[in-house]
Amino acid sequence: MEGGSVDDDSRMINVLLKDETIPCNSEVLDSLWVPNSPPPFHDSASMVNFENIRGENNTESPCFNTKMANYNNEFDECLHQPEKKRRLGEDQVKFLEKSFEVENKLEPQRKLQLAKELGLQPRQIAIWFQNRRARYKTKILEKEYDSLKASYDRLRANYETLCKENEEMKNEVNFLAEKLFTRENTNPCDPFSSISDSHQKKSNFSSNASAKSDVFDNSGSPHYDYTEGNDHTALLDLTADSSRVFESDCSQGEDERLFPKLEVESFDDLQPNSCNLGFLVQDQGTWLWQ
DNA sequence: CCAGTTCTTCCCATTACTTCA
DNA sequence: CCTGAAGTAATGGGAAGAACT
Repeated sequence: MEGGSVDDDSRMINVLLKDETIPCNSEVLDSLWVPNSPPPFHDSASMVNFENIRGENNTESPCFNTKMANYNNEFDECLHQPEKKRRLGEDQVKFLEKSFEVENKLEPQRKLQLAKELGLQPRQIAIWFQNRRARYKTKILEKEYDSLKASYDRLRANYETLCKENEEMKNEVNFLAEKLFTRENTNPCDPFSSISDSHQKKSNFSSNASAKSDVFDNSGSPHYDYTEGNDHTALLDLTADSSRVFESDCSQGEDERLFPKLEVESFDDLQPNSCNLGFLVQDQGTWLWQ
């Protein structure tokens, strides 16, 4: 426990001070200092900032005598009052910060030296470094959190984009499957009536009649309203059935008359892109819904 | 050499106090 | 002047490792 180390710190500093001649009765002041006891002096900058009041230069300062008088008046009171915390002085903190930048761990020798230079107790130096390490760690954690959050946000945006893309791919598969369905139910001898028949027949197949009627517009080119909802369950049935389109009674020649080069344009020429990912539509039908 | 004890330092959670808006 | 929030010095407990017996 650190309570023990406080005693040791005091012991150590006393040992050190015995070996060195420090003016102004610093030994007495230090030996008077007992942990948890009221500090002998209160300074606006520091709770036990002996350096500020006992330094050789300070004794020469005009304020010193006044200060000392006040301190003497308060001394007895202090001995009987609970300890009051004092913030470290600006210069002390600056000095400690510099020292912390060099090395954030504190060897005993360095602790004593800092304590001596700043006129603080070694215990205070140790505590300051401990708290400083804690603050540093908190800052690092905050930075890491911000970084992780930014990373998460990017991933999430990416994920949403992919979801959108996926939805578009589903719609495309829907569209192509429907085209197959249409072909399956087309009468090769009367292509135009067949198309309208197929529209009626498949009214139970998909969800949106308007979308179906739009498969072939006036220009005869297929198009599909991607914004409309689609019945994926029906699509599953459709994709299963769609394989039969190639077993149709219709001859190949008739097919070509109706949908010239349809297979080439619709399947074989599908280039790998963000929507089909390079897979054949047949394959997509199996993996897309898994 | 090993086991037990003591010492020292660290981290962590918390408290106590100061400062400031 | 009072008050709450934020910042920080200080405390206490536990863990780990080194030194000692």
